[in-house]
Parts: sequence; structure tokens; C-alpha cells
Amino acid sequence: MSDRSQRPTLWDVARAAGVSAKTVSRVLNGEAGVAADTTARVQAAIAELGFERNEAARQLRTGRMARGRSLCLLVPELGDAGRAELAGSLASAVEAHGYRLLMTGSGSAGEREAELVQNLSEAGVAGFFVVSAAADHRYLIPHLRQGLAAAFLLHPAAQMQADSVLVDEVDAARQATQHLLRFSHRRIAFLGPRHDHLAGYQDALSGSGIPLDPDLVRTAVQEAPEAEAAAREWLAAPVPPTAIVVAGAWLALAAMRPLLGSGMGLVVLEDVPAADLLKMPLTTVSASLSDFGEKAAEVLVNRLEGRAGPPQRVVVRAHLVARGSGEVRPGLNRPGPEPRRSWYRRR
Amino acid sequence: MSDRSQRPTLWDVARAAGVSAKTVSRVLNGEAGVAADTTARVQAAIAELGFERNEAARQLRTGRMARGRSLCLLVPELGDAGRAELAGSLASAVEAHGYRLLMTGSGSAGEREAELVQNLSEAGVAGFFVVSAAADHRYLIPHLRQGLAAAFLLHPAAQMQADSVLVDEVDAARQATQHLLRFSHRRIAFLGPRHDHLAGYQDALSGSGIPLDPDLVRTAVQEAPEAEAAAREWLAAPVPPTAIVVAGAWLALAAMRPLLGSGMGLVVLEDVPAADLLKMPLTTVSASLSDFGEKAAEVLVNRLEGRAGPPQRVVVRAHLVARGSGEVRPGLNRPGPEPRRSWYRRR
DNA sequence: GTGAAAGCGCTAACAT
DNA sequence: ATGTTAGCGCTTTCAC
Repeated sequence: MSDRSQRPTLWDVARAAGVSAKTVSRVLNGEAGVAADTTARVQAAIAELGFERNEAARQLRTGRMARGRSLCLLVPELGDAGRAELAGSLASAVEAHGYRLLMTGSGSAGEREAELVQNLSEAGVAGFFVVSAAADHRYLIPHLRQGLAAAFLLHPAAQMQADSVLVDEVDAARQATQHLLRFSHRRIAFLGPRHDHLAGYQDALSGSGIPLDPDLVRTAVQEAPEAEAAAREWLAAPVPPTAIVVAGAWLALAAMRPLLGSGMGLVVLEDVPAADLLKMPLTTVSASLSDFGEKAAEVLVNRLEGRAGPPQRVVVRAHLVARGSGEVRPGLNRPGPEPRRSWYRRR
Repeated sequence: MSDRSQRPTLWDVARAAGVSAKTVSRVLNGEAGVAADTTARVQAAIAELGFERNEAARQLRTGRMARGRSLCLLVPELGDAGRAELAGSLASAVEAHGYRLLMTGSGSAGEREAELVQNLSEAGVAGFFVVSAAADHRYLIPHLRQGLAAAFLLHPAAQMQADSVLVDEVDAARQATQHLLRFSHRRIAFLGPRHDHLAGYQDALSGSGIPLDPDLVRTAVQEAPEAEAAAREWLAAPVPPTAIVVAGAWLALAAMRPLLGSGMGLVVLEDVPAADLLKMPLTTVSASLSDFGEKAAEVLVNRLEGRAGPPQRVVVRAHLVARGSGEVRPGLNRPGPEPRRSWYRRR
């Protein structure tokens, strides 16, 4: 009896079941070629002794990494509240598949991202949900060959092919802009970090025969102060816009401060918590995060459990929730001079 | 040459350096009793071959777990945006100490909490920041004996002694209540999940000679709908309160909905993002999360790096930020009948 | 269908 | 100050 060490070994099980170590090993790994009653006896012994296989020994012998049932959501900033809801929905979804969800932040640094994947993969993490706007994700390739799974969320993989679950950002921007156009806004500005939204914005504008005014577009805006400054500038412009489409809840809140009381329309391309309780209730265009989480979990788990095939690309549509910011004729809420009649078209 | 396997082994290093395997092992582990020049030769060989120790083999031999440089923040719900800022501040703080931060959620289930600690500890996580209102944390004790470190945040450890970093909740409740008293509120309600706030609330009331009215106290409120219901009931009461102290941002937002336009004062015991942009701008009492994160990181890293000693208990004070909800005489904003004069005392 | 022996890469105990 | 031997718990031959 190996009572010298605490945990029972495979040999203890073999002795208890009256078989050889190899047979226990076979049962443990579900290999074929063991009689049914032998299997039963071995399993009884395992349960009896509370045996658990020593992963280190297994790994030493087989060479390959034992991946566990942890998945990790890798985001740019752990402190970003906007990602919390995604994390929650992902957590429930992966738990339904028998996995658990970890989360970590790269500090928006590409090399740290690669390092984290390396470390956590070595620690047995089975797969990653990657939310990253990095310019190059090829660091993942060697890990993927070693059995790691990865799915890109919200931003597509750069410089490589991989599973991804995305929101139709172009369509979201189009919906937001069309919504404002429907309420007779004609000078509509755009503010956000990503360039891809612009296609939808521009598409909606040209659908109403409105040319794009470069002064009304600020792309590559990442930080709140920039958003606030942009809003302030637009407000002070000779011919200010009457509404702004902002990509990102955080930027929208920052932009809102100078706009309070201005009557400016504001539509946000992301969900905003308690959007109805804000001084300027925000109309939002966003995908259902519980759907999104479920789809993402499904994609990663499928990949992990061997249903191979070419990389998948799932695109989820966003939906507009009107909350009364922008659903007014331009200028109506506005203190100051009479709104110019020329801004109105329909209705 | 073991070119049959990909990675160089300790034997390859030994051969390259012209020493025995044991000597290489000694260098690797920083054991005493190796000549300086031998050490140098070995290290050169290690660098030359790009040798990295096989952790599985080491672990198999030594029996003990190799803990890495990952710390994990364990929260009840990964989807709780209120914890995101804490996570961000902790992440920066632990990175400054050379660790990385993971985060995971227990789904508010005590047994899952224990299971997560077990799994992640086995995967090499060095320490946990535990945010948990569970009734019993003794499941941690065996892990702590195996070298795991743990620090309790926001809620103290239950049924055991451990390092903890807490906010002075009693004082926070007292500050909130006193603030409202200072603005002549006399009927002040309390709403929240925790019982400990009550001491501060009651303390402040009795300091102004006001008896506690049990109808104005709802403790053990966990979910938003309950908070909303409580607010609604108070509003409809024969003699409604003129202000409410709410413990928790999420509960406060829920409670706010029925109170819009009522003139009810609202003070929140937690930070609320964009509190100034809400229809009822919220006065808050909360601790600085960057301070809190730094203190917490320090406590856990100290424990981890051997500076032993009895469990520490750090208490951080919360600060009130007045934002104009409650800083009015009761009833003044209130539509409807003239406020009763009897509610006023000073000023 | 089952078992015996060898060895994965490392370190503890005991030499020298 | 350095080397030798044995063996951690498992899986892989290969034999029966």
C-alpha cells in the first residue's frame, strides 16, 4: 500500500481491482479491448479509493499538455465596464457546455497579449475568446497547432484566419444614421474608434442624398477626453450638426457632458447601462449580448471538441432601441435662435 | 543527443557544460555549493540551448505544485459592471509587482467558489482576491497550507482568519445619513443587501435624536426588482421618507426609476459611473478604487513573498461626493401639496 | 483481453 | 564542490 504518499496511485487501484496497472490505464483512457466486467471492477476500485490521475506524471510521459476545462476571455482592459456584461453572458453560456470562464486584460498591449496566451495556454487553458484590435494575431498560430482553440469576438482576427463572432458594425452604423435621418436630421456627425462604421454611416447618408462632410467625422477616437472635445467643437461650429452617432458607450457619456441642454441628438452604437435614466436618454444600437455570448461559446466549444472544418464567421445583427435622444426635429429642444427651416425635409 | 524530442533536457545542458545533471539542477534551483565558474558555464549552456525546465517532471518528482505569477480575482458575478473598475485597478497594481491578474465568477454559489479555487490552484494560480459574501470560507484552509495565498476584499472572511482589505461600511452609512440630516431630512430610509451598514445609519440618526423607524429599513435586498418595489412602496406610504440611503449602485439605479420627479433624496454607498449625468444626479459615498486596489495587491503580494505574520486587516475609508441629490430641503422639488413645515428643523 | 518492463525529465538521498 | 543512483506515477512498447 502506498500509504507513504497521500493520494492513491494507479497501482493502488490495480491492486484493489486485481489487475495490472496497464489495464487501469486502459480504462482511464477509454481504450478498447477491456472486458466489460473488468472495466466495472476497475471503476469500482477507482471510486472506492477516490483515485485521481496525477496529471504531471501523465504529461511527463505523453509529452502533450493536458488542457482543462477553462476558457479565457482576453480583453484589452479588465477595467472596462462595457465588457462586463459580455463576460457575464459568456460565463453562463460556457458553463452550460461544462466549461468555466476566466477573464484577463492585456492592458491594450499586443506583446502582453501574446505573453498572456502563452502563459495561460501552458497552464492548461483550453481556449480563448479574444477581444483585440491588435494589428497582428499570428502569435496564436503555434498555440493553435498545439490544440489551443481561439475565437475572435467583436474585432476580426488580423493577419490570420480564425473563428470569429462579430456584430454587423456597418449595419449598426447604417441603422443609427437612418434613424436620425428619419427624424429630419440632416447634419449628422460621426464619432468613434473604428473605421469600419464609416461605411454604414456614409451609406445611410448617401441613401438620403446627403454628401459626407469631413468636418463631421472623427474616426480613431479612443479616449473620453477626445470625445468630449469633439462634441464641444461641433457645438461651437458655425453650422453645428444636429445629431451625433457615437460608437461606444464610454465615448458617448463623455460626449454628452458638453451637449446637455443643447438639443443635440445622440445615438450610440453599443448598449449603455441605465440609458433611460440619463439626462439625455440615449437611443442605442446594439446586439443582444446573451445571444452573442451563446453564439461565441458555441463556436469555441465546437472547435474544441473536434468538429473541425474551416474557420467560422458568425455575424450578429444589432438592434435599435429608441429612447428619445434624436427623435425630435433638429433644433426644437434647442435654446437660442429659431431653427433654420431648411434643415427640415419630411414630416 | 536527445534530438528525438524537441526540447533540450537537463541532460543536454549537463553534457554541453561538461557537468552532471545534478549540478545543472542545483544551478537551476539556486542551491548553494556550486563554484562560480561552474555556475557560469551551466548558465551559458542553458542560454545556448534555450533550455526550459519541464515543469511536469519537476512536479512529479517534488510532489509540490509550482505556483506561477498569476493571481485571480474571484467575484460572485463576472457580469457585474460594478466590479470592473476594481478589477482594473487591481490589474495595474499587481502588474506593478510582476504578477498578472485573472478574474472569474462563482455565479454566487458557494460550492462553485470552492471548486474554482481548487481547480485554479491546481493550475498554478498563486493567490486569490476573494470577493464573496458566502457564509463559510473554510474550504480555503487546506489550500492555504499548500502555499496558496488569499486576501478577502470588501467582505470579511467567514469562519476563518485571513488577510482582508475592507471599506469602512459603517462609517460610509453614517456619512451618508449625516449628510442628509445636515440638509434637514428627518425621515430617511435605508435600503441595501448588508446588515452592517445599519449600525452607521442608526448611529447617525440617534446623533440627531431621531428614533429608527423599522418601516424605513430594508436590509437583505439583493436584486434590482426588490429595490424598485421598496422605493415604490415608500413613495406611496402615508408619511413617505424624504430621502433614501441605498447600498449599491445597481440597486440605486433600480430604486431611482419610481422616484423620478418625486424630489426624493438619494445617496448611494458605492461609486456610480456617470453619476453626474443621471436624471437624479447621485450623491455617492465610496472608497477610491485605485487606492483600494493598491492596498489589496500589497497585502496579497506580501503574504505570497513570505513576509508572514498574523492575518492583516486593512480598512479603507469612503468619501462622500455631493452631486445634488438630497442636498435640497425635503419636499422642495416635490410636485403636489405644500411640504409640511414640521419636517424642517434647521436652516 | 491482459500484463511486464522500460523510461518520460527531473530531484532527493547518499556518495565521493 | 560535484557525481551516482533511484524513483516520482504514468503510458508506451511488446509479449503472452
